[in-house]
Amino acid sequence: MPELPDVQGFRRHFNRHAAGKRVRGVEVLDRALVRNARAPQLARALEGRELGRAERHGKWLIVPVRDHELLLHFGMTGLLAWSGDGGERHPHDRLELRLAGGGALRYRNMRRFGGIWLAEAGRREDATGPLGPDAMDLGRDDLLRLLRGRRGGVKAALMDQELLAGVGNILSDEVLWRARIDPRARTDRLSERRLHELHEALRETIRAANRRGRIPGDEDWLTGARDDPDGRCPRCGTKLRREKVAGRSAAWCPRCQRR
DNA sequence: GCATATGTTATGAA
DNA sequence: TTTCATAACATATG
Repeated sequence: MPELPDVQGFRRHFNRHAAGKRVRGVEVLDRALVRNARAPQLARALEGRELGRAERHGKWLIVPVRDHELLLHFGMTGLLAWSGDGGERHPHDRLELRLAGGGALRYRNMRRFGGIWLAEAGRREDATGPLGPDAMDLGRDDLLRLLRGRRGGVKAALMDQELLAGVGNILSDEVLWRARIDPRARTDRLSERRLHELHEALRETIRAANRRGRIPGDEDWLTGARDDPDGRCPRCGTKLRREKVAGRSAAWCPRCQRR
């Protein structure tokens, strides 16, 4: 699930329920998912401290806690779950923060990709690695500058987190569908006008998805059709084409989308 | 048993 | 140097 809009939803969820509250207890339920600290160290950094407001960069959720940051990456199956009364855990809960006032915030992750990092202030990159600017507030000229001179496929470029952060497989397909660009298109073969359309599609898709806290599976979104093996283009009804592109399962409309 | 799945990373080759 | 394909990671589902 988690790409930029999903993490944006987790951020809202966090800020609504957990931001500003004091940590009463830290339960490491799967120590392998706390990637760069031991449980006691994590507890020492968090317990008794107040959680700041969460930020997001790309697919990362960043929670400031005094002189540290808690960094969460959700892999393919991660999410945040808030329980107001601290009841009933889920088997895939990997970390639980019990908060003053009685609730519990849980990091849940079935497949165990991703994880949790503890960073000292200013050392975020040690955990996240280099990240490009967030895809959400990328201006048109920023995007053009980033893409200029790239000879590889445009889908690969959109998903490259070092280039721009936050776009994954589903979102890249959605954006390319909206911009009417074939995911196999080489970036340097796209005209400036089409790159402008790509920027517009990126902006609008993220804006609309963020409002929902996910990439919607609505009928007028590609994502609404791509799970159906007989899925059709919501614009023109042509049967979607599916193939591996940039190493990922891609779906696109062979009629609307051109190289 | 096989294939597939929203992510990242390492590796070797083109 | 850049880009690409592939495998690996771990787990569930069809």
